[in-house]
Amino acid sequence: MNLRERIVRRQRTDREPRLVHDYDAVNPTVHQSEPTGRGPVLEQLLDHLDPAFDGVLPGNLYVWGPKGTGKSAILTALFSQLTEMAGHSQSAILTSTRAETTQPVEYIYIDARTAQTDFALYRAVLDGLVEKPVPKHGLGTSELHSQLRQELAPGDRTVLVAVDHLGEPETYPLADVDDIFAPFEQTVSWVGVGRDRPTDVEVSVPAVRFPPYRHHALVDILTTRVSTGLARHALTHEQVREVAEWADGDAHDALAALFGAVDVATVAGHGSVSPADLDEGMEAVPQPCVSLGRVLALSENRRRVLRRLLDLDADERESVGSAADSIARSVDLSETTVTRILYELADSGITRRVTAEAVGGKGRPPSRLVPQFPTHVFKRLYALERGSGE
DNA sequence: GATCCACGGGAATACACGGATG
DNA sequence: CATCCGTGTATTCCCGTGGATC
Repeated sequence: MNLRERIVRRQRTDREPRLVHDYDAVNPTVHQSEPTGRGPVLEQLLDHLDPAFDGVLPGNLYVWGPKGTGKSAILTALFSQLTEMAGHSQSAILTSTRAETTQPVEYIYIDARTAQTDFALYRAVLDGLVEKPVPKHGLGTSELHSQLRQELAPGDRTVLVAVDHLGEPETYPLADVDDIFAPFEQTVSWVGVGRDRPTDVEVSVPAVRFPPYRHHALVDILTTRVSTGLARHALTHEQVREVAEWADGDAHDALAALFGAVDVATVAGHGSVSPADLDEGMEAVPQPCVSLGRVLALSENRRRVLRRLLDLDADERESVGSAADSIARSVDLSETTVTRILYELADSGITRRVTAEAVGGKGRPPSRLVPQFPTHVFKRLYALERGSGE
């Protein structure tokens, strides 16, 4: 370390409290490679996947449970670990004395939020199967389908595909995924992940349920996260417990609230999270709350519209019309398009329309738009994304 | 030239209300 | 009084178009 680095380091640690080393630690959409507190369900998953460890493709599976129960956390960690281990085991199988050459099962994890069409879904699978990148444009859906047929011809390789976040307003229901993979039945099994109860998904497969976290388990998760990404004295244990209590078993909401609180404290230059900072963090997470991942998966322009919406003052937000008018000014989309986008966002639950009680005015009463996602986290991530300190 | 998909833009429909009509 | 109608606003629906990419 040279002198300059020493000085810079002093400046950082002495002048700014540096509450946050790494926002990812409290980012609800970023998962840990070693998730905690889900031992029993993890065992159930492994039980189901057991045949795969002998090269035999397991059956389809449905994983379900409410938001913030660790479904994505576990599935992403599990699939990346399995992928890694499958890569290593190849050599072991080659040297084995078994007569038949059992190809190891391959693993592909897909987020349905980024695969909302047949094309995108085929593409995601194919991308996981072949070395060279698959183009996003310029070839037809049917062309992709026949390429998949080729890769997944019976007798060759077998694949277990996890498709996360099914059954949301923007994503395929489980039944569609079942249909889409039906032609590849012999070589592909899927693990569908969603929130609906198995009785509501119209596909009968074995299911594994993720129950909400118990209070102490959630506290453990938050404590681990906080200790990896925040300054040691950023939060008291009591504050962590308070957030866990408030979040009622939902790790997503708890992390979003912590994220907001820590950011508020940082911007205000506080040495630790004050009670008011913590309250502000929780207030920026509406109840009920749409998961941040859904919002971040929206197209660029939609996120831009949402971001502007958050900056409007109360009277501009009093009607969809006036909100669209204000937003259209700063967004380079026509007012009609902004209007339509605002209605679509409300329809899918990302915002909520609250109809004004008619007070003598003419015509149908307008409705106010209320965000239903973690607003503070969204703002911060939006700013980080484009590298501004805003 | 082909392809996907986000946008644009406007038409069609729904809703609220007051006043007219039967 | 019950119903219809006109007007004004909000909301939904639909489909062609064009940018980006291969």
